Amino acid sequence: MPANRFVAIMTAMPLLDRLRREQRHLASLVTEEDAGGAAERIAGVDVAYDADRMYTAAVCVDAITLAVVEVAMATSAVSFPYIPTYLARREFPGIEAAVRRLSRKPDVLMVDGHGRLHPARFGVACDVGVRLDIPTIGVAKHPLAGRAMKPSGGDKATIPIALGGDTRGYAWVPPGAARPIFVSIGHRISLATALDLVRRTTQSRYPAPLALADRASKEMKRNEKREKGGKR
DNA sequence: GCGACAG
DNA sequence: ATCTTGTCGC
Repeated sequence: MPANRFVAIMTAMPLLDRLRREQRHLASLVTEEDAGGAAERIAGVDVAYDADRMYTAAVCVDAITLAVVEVAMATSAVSFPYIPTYLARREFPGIEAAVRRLSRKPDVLMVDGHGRLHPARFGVACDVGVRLDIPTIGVAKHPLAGRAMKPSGGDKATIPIALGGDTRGYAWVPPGAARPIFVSIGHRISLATALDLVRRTTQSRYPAPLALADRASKEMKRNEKREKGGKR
């Protein structure tokens, strides 16, 4: 069955109607203002999958040197399928577990996925930010919603993305990169600060906290698979 | 109304 | 996201 057909069926379910209403409600609780004070510790969280198991890694780095400060991980069972615009329903449990294991809350958390650049203005980054009450930034590799505008300043690498009449995010092409990454507000941060922090922590194509979390989650998956194989 | 759709 | 060979380019 084609994925889009599956989505069509799921979209008609009462459960998703309820989840959509919940998203719209929680979206009204998102704060688009900076908490105040420069971020000293920035963390990134990402998830890797192996069938019905999910491996989540949260990596905290020093905002200036980008040196790793702490790594926390969590493994759990997948409890919801991937359905576009409902990503949080699938990833939140693992993300919460990993982030709570950090000995100290990061000043800002980068989440792999969109924030306000979402149909209900409540992507996974907003979901994580509101539920855990921490500043978050949404960073995605592919677009989901919104329309690309013309670069405003002289910066051709930063394209504003409009959604519902407002600039809700940016498509930014990192130096040397061929494709852009999409940045939007998650919670308790301004769009300007979100973009600034992403720029300042990006070395290659993705912000260091997320690049490290991606590597750590995949590494954890490999190790667990090797252990399983060894027990057989 | 139709199509597209983060990870 | 994950699967997965060959192939292009530094």
